[in-house]
Amino acid sequence: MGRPVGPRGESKARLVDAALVLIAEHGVSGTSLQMIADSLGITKAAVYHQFPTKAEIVRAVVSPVIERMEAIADAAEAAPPETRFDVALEGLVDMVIDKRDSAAALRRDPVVTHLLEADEGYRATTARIDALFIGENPTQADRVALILAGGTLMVSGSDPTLATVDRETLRAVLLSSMRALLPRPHAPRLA
Amino acid sequence: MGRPVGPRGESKARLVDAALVLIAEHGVSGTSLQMIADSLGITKAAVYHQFPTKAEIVRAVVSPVIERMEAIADAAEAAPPETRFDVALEGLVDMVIDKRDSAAALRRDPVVTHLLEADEGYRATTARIDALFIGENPTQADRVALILAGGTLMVSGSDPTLATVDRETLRAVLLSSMRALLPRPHAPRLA
DNA sequence: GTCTATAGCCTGATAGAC
DNA sequence: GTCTATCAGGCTATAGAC
Repeated sequence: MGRPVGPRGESKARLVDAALVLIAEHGVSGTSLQMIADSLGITKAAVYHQFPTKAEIVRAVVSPVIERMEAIADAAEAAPPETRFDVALEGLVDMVIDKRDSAAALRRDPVVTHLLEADEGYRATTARIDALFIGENPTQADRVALILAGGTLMVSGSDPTLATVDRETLRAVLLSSMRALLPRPHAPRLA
Repeated sequence: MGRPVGPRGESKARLVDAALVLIAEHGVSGTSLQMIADSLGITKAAVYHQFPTKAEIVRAVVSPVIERMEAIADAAEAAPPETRFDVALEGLVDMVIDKRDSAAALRRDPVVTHLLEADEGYRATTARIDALFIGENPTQADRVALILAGGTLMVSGSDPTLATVDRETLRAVLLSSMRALLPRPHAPRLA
């Protein structure tokens, strides 16, 4: 697909970036098209030239996260069984660290939450990833542990305090924290 | 016949309850006065009779959480030094379990976040509680651990999956999870 | 691609009757 | 305490000029 490079191809991406920053700070409902237009120095109508509706903008902001999670699930399921847990874990941690204010800020927005709940593909992907961590037939305690571990992932992306923490430190602390919280369906590997 | 149906202030409390449910689901920006009025079967004007502005409604919804956190800080600081960590920890866990969809759903809302950041009393309270966990001069690793532990608290209140988990199980898992994540500034009385 | 102009709805908020 | 009626302004979205 020979996509044109230059100002024309970039405007859509720039718009998505600007929308992400605003949504991360004010939430989807608290972000108007006027705010997005102002932050780019254009008008609302110019925004509508790029995206037909506000919902489409939100989708464009969210979809990279969905795709990355699919890639994580694919990679982990393709790995040898005894390494799947770690592949999935490290994949998620790296995703959160790469995205920082994007992934987590989105997940805690009610509008995005409802959008993701309605997305069958996303629900399937999270189910695959969940299974990689706690298996196909988890106990209630397993599910609680998984949710709590997910909470550490989420704040690590959304808390501004962590923005100054260097990558390696954050990655190491996140990995060990999640390992401490999650049960290990596959035989534990002692360090 | 023209008699008031309940104690004074009851309708105000009912309004706050209704607002909380809606805000927990749609966020502050996604919740209009019309939605609140409809859920109570009254009109917008009746809502305005109880509260002068929407911001005041949000404040009324948030303030019980602020007050409870102050009470936790008070109780922990009044306790013997070697038990302060546990008093604060159990206080927070009990608060989250009691409130469930309220405390956490609020904390992740951008509007509430900005409101709390502007509230000097709240900032002081959280600083007191933070100090109870990681001391007055925490390292960077301490601060990261504290934030991750806070994340487990937050999801445990906001995730609907956990609504069906019984109190005791959730409390036990939360306590052990947070103890696993947090460093203990006061040396445990082992040796 | 960007603009101006505008439509139609919904918002927070106000005034006054009962 | 609740109502009807109303306001100015912001919202998403559309139409058409350049």
